[in-house]
Amino acid sequence: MHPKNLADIPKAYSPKDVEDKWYKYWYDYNLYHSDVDETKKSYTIVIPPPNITGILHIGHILNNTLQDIYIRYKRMSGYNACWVPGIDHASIATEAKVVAMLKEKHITKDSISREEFLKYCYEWKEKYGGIIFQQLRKLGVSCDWQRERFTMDDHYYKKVTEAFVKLYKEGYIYRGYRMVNWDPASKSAISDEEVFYKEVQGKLWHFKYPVKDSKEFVIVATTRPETMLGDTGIAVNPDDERYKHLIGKIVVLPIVGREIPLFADEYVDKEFGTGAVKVTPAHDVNDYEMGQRHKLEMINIFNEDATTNGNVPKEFRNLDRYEVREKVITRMEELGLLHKVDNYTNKVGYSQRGNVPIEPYLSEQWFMKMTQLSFPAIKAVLDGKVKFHPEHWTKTYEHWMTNIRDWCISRQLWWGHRIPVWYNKETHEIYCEVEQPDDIENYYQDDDVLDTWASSWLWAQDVFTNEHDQKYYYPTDLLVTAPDIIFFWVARMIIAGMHFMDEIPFKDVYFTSTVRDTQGRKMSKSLGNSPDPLDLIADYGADALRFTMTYIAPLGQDVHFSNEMVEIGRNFANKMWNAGRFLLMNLASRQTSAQNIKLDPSLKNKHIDFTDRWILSRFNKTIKEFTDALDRFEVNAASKIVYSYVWNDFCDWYVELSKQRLYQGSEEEKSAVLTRAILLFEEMLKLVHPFMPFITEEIWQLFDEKKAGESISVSSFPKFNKDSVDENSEKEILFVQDVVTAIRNIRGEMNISPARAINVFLKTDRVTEEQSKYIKSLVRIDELKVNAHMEKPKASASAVVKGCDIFIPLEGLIDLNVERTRIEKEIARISGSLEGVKKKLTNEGFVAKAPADVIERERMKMNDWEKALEKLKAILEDLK
RNA sequence: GGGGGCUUAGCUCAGUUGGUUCAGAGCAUCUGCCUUACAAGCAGAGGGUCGUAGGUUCGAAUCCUUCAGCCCCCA
Repeated sequence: MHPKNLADIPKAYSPKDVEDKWYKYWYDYNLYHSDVDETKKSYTIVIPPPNITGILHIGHILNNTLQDIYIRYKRMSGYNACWVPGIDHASIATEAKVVAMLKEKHITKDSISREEFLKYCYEWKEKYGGIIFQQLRKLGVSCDWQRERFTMDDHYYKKVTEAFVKLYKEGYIYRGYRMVNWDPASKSAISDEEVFYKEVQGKLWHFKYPVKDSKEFVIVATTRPETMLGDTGIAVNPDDERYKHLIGKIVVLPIVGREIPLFADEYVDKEFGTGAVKVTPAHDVNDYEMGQRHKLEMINIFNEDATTNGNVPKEFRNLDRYEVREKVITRMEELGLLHKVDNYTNKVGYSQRGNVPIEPYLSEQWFMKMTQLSFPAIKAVLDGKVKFHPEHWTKTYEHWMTNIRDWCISRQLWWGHRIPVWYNKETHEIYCEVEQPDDIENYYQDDDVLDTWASSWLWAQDVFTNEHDQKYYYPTDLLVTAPDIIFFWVARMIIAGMHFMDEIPFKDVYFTSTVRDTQGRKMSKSLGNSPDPLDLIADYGADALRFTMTYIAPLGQDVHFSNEMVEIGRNFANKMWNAGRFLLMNLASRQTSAQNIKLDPSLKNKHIDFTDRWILSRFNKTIKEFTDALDRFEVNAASKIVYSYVWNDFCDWYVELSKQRLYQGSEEEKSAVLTRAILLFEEMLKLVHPFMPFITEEIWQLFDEKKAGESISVSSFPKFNKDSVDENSEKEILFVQDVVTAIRNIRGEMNISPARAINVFLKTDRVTEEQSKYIKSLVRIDELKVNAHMEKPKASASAVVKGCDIFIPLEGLIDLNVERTRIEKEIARISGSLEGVKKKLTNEGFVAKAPADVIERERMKMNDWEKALEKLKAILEDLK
């Protein structure tokens, strides 16, 4: 591990060489395994199990990075941290993939047995599940790999079955012939939540239906002409004057010849179309309800694959629903019954899985009554036992839960948890138990499997396979998930937790940002705008990707991602790398004279000055701000806090300040300064570790030979120490920074080469010997004169900071015009600010009502600026 | 139609309870630098009447209302 020559560390950080090495190390030493330990508090996360249908996308990267940040943070903070990894069988989605895969081999699902088909599914699961876990490892996640779970593991499968049986016996589950969302591609029902609506440019066809024993026609408008073959009624609004005389009449359905009633129903919108609606109770949700109200015949005209069945006239049978549409239109036109065709944009329900238009379809399904079950789950969230972050999702949750509808949980598929129901061959009586009936020969099992979510809703409780574990780890602490599955999964998991465990499943839910492309579009395969995380990791490193995601993804806001953004993280990693390199190179050079100086703890507290007190103070405040932000689930804020500390405080200022003593100090001072800097740097690495586990481990290991199995990831997290906060030193540094910046500004504006040393006069009684030492080293000063009483040298550039006038005599080098412009600009700036303050202070209301400390601050500002202005004006006068 | 969110620098976005030089960061731009950790870098600079119109207040990017534009969820 330890490089022979510390000075040989490469200039640019190369994650490739580092990441795989450390993941293997962590894995081999099994550092992230958790066992029940009653002496420690647990901190538990269950992974939202990725579907085995594919590989991880950028959203997974964000999601899993966040989980890893919390689990690493809590682990280092002394918790018994346990992160359970796993994958979801994703019933319908996987089955579709396997069917497609088989199709390429010219095998159809119908031609093989259920058992054979499941064998292919398990092969699929092995392959893609493996890929997913491999990807997670690349990302650096600290899961407990001994607890790897799958939603169809034996134990889990049994739990899902038990839950069904329990709910059935309690009367929450029932079987019914209902209208469901039918996915003709997978030939299965899907739940309401699995339907998404797409705007489709369609047409609105107007058909003329003849009224029986009359010359009149009723004109109906429809977006789905093919369904007319199943029409069993015509509805109009009862208040519609145009149709009042027709209510109760009989209409003859064209093509079919069926006689159907014309009736009145409040549901009909007079304004839409012609105000008369054809009613197809078997193929439209609203029509279904009207059909129920008016006891209409329900004629199902489709097969499971949405081809027409025997309930339509012969020549229209066995055709795809879109072929039938054309045929119906043509025929209506031939019959002279096509009144007109309008263009029409409507929303069509699509199956989220098959991405085909769903068909409202009557079928026998299993449903779960949800209203009763939802009550304790609503209460748990409204009472704050389960907290959502950001909080506003609570409203969405409450709204959905209070309007919850029965859940269709059966799927006409093979891949999944088979419904534990057997029917008696003779009596058709239902037998619902975990185990099959003893006289199985008299029974046949229900063919269907359960909706995936009716298995994954037990995830938080049943990834723990024995009661001992479950008792210790459950309820879990944090769930990190995407808001689009708040109903599918989060809500149902809370329901399941409350019902089966009588306890919430998790205390906090973190809803992640939705990752979009730079144009604000969702990442999707069809758009091809979804980058492969492994490519990004290969190009920039996992740490860089992780850090970037947290840096750009604020809580509750969508994030616009592009590959180039990962440079933020890469550059940050490189910055830390080089700061470490700087310290290591100094360590190497020190070690020739003093071996293992870092290990000499007595040096740690020697030669301390205000710069040390300052950085220690800043570091401690950073710890506090950082952990506070994480505790409030403001990960994005935490990443910015740590970024700013590392880059601005530590690298830009502390390292630069330390060079003075590292290069000019006594031998002992050099060693002391370096020792302290290294120790502080190591603490800083720990702070960053949850965000960037690899690079922090790599550098941490470089500083000293570590024992086998030692790791920064199991070291203890820095703790805020309020005694280290030192406002005085912070003020001193701020002053030094102001002076230094003012001098640099002059150098920059005057185009003075950085190579050229200059003389600087400081008219002040504030600058101490110690401070001037640092000022000198930070701006390349030849001679620095400090005196409270001095005249401004001729032909010098000037700046005024609070308590210190700066003069840089540069005879022949400065351009008086440039200097005048500089000063004038400064005067204008301060005058503006001063005016604002004066306005405030002359406002009677302000002086009367504002708090005393606020007024005091304003007064001080006024004084400072007045003084500065006076000086600047004098300086300007002098330049004329 | 109901609910939620967003609008701040050229771009992507921070800004916790109204008040500390609060108008910020990164990227991009301009200037100067290969200064013995880092050009994936350093130093400096320019750039915004915080979507609109009102209101509350001594004081508003921040709270309330109006309008406009964009996004998401539900029906």
